[in-house]
Amino acid sequence: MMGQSQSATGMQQYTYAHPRPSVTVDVVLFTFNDGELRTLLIQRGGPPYAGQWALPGGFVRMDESLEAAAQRELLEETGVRDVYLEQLYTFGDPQRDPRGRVITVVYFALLSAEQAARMAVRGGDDAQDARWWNVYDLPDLAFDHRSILDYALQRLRWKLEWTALGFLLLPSQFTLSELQSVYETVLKEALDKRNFRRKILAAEILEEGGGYREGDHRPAKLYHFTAKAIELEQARRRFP
Amino acid sequence: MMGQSQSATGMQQYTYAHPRPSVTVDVVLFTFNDGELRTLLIQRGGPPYAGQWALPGGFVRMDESLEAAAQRELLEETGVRDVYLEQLYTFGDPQRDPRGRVITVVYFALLSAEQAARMAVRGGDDAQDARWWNVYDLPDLAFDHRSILDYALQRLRWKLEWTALGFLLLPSQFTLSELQSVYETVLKEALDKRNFRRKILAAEILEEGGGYREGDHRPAKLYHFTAKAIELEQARRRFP
DNA sequence: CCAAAAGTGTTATGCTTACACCCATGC
DNA sequence: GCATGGGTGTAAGCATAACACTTTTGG
Repeated sequence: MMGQSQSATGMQQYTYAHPRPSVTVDVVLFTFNDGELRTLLIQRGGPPYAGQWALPGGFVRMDESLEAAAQRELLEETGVRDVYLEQLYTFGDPQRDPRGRVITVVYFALLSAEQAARMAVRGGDDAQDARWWNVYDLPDLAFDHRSILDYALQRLRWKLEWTALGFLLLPSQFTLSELQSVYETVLKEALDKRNFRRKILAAEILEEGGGYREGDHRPAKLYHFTAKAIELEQARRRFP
Repeated sequence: MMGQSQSATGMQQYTYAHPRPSVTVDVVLFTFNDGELRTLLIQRGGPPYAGQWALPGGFVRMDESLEAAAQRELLEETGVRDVYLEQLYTFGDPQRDPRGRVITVVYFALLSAEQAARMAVRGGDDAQDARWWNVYDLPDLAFDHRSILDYALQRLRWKLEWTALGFLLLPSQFTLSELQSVYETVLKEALDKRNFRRKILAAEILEEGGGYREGDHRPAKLYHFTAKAIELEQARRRFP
């Protein structure tokens, strides 16, 4: 079914009886900073789409699971680990990559502000540069990455509409106004302050941290989410 | 990046600089009949797992999209077309197939009773036999297909919990009691008849067909779903 | 006339929404 | 003392849940 050989040049070759697609994982990273919902893009160094921006990602190795590949790419390209990660969708249009058939399994990651800040954003193999972009003000993207990002944004909306997982995009300590701002930015609608607070607190996933956010005005109570918040929110049986 | 050659035997060979996984699509089909929720399985003809039951599926061709591959497999293995189909999840554990690395993109199909009955269930290439199974009374399954099926069933529950798409599992004309029975079987809980009827009718996706289901007792009104029912239900923004 | 499934309304409860004012701080 | 964002309660409307009896048919 498969052969593996050394060619005259010493290069390994992999031979199969049937053609096979390449399989990659791409990761859509979201975080929230300075009142903006942001996503991480890398600038491509070589063709195709040289100089254009694209989602971080790479090839799946033969001995790693898809989720492990996503985690590895994340670590390699950004230095970040331990993020909230879930499978988003698999895109496999035959024309989506001009180099040939490439099927990509896309993951979806929510990063706290600290994780996003701590990131060593390094230009990797074929990456020239990397930076965070406001999702509502994006450059042209390589491949079909624009529609992937749109789909991810839709999923993020669904998630926030039916769970309280928005806190994953904030620093570990945050105020309720900051959390509300996440929801308003993502959902693109204004929310009632009192109703928002009542609802979030009723979910019983937040605790007061004791501290206050000092600022220009009246200090705001800091909250953090409880250990069981994530499973609790997922168990509320909104979609995966 | 890739080579394609004829070997001495005339067999085509495909050679790549890096190893590549195989990619398959599998399809979980659901329908409802005789008061049972059923799924279609095929019996494997050869190893591995010879004689065991498995999900219908096969390799993705190089020139077809993933959804097209799912549709083609469905047509080839069951003769069914025009079904409600959505991508479920991609499973890629390196150990899931003893023959090597196989990543499978799984689709999820809901068939009307007519589609299920009309099916020419034929033993295909490596398929010995095919039949419908009660999802609550399954044989041992090949590969990781048991956990795939469990996941699909979970998704079906979510769908029915938040949409009225249950009618897709019934014949084109059905009674409200039959529809309620679908929901009760899938969700594994008894529902209140009056509340169920009110809720379903309030969704405005069903119309009276004019006819009646004659039976042992009082005849029941037949309903069918309207053309816009599917998009309407999906637009209610429950998950994809 | 009896068995079996079809069909039908009302009430109580909880959740969601709408809405306006005082409070604490920095400058 | 004023500008700014932080913080709080209540009433109305709406959807959900609980609940029992009458109707129609076949045998």
